[in-house]
Amino acid sequence: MNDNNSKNQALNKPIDKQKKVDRRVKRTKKLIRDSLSELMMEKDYKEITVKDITERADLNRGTFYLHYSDTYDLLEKVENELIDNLEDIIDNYDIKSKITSSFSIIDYVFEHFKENDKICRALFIKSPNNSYTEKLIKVIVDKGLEIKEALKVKYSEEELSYRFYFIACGLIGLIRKWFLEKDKISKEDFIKTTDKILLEYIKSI
Amino acid sequence: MNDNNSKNQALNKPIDKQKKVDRRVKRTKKLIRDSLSELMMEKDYKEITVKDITERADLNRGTFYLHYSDTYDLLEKVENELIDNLEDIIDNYDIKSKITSSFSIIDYVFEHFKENDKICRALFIKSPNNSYTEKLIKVIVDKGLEIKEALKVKYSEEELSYRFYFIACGLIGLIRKWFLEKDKISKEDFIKTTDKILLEYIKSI
DNA sequence: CCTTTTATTATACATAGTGTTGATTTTTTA
DNA sequence: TAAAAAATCAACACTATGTATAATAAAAGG
Repeated sequence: MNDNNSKNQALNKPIDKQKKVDRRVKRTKKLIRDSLSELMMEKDYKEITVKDITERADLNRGTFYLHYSDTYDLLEKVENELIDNLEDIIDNYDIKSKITSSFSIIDYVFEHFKENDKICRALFIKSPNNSYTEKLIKVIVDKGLEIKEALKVKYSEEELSYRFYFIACGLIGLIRKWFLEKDKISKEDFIKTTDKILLEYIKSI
Repeated sequence: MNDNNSKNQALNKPIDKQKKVDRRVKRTKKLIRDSLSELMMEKDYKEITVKDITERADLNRGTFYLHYSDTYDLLEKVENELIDNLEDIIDNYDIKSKITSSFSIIDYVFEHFKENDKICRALFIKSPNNSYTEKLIKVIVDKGLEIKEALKVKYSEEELSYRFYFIACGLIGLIRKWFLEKDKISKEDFIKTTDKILLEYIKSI
């Protein structure tokens, strides 16, 4: 919440106290994260151990605990980074003009997936307690509400938020379904169908 | 899949080999299940151990393994029983007439929750990998497709299934949201709002 | 009611993962 | 190049897992 704007992190901290991250830390975190991505493609999250992660990353098991308290802590931090990335993508588009013509939020979500393919796919499908999905939904709802006035709808903020929540869950559900059976339909066809559904709904609001 | 019709289980097995379930087994399974419900209200599923469950149920730890291979096996079996219960509820209503006037599937889902309050609530909110939610969605989509012709819509089966999936995810998402912040809005108000949203969408199909 | 069958208990066991610690080595920073 | 920081290594106590066996308790079925 207070560490968005990850691209201008200078704004968040006192200028003089800008922590330069040690190369080794960067390397270690990247190795752990990559290792996690791979493992999540191979087995259920609950079966992944710290030993699994560090062995594959060729790190000492103890090193893991220098950065994360356990595998769930790791997952949460990775998820939060990804959500920051999605918010950056959305903020870098002219969202107001686009979203009114069609609910093109779907494009941003796909852009986000494209930029973080492996880990996103894994998290999206397998994140425990659905935490990643929940965060995605929150971003969509919030960004929708931000352009409330541009939509010129008749509903109160509360009523509108229910509708956005409904749309967001439906959309994320469809994308998730598509991920699970990706061989059956091309991305283009999927987007076409989904856009149509969303449009129909947006019109009905 | 092949053990639906749980109310007429005589049909599934040879008549002569009808296994009467030992009282002790029934008791043990109920104790385990109740214990699980309680624990899931208190902490994350991943933190619940076999020892936790059996201690609270006042059973020997080994007894657990006579019935379930691990906690995830337990969860899956409980989920499947619940889904059977939901399907029974839906089948016992005159679904075709009801669903065409309004998408009253929401009533069935609530009925289902009412009948299995504690465990449903826990599973719904915390089931890992979202498996319970996914099963709920599948039931809604399947039941929707069953009355396809009654709806007299213009879409092909495939297109319709996408729309039902969208609705199901949206609906389940809303209910889930309501569960998480239940103090804020009464059940009646929630149903009223949700019904309105669903109706708007159904009309647009 | 009595016998047979079955479920549960008690106990022990090997295995594996967890999270922490302290001393040592390696790498980076400045 | 010296100081600081990070990663390694080995060891630790602890806890949960899943299995196995003999003993006990309870239910089923005649």
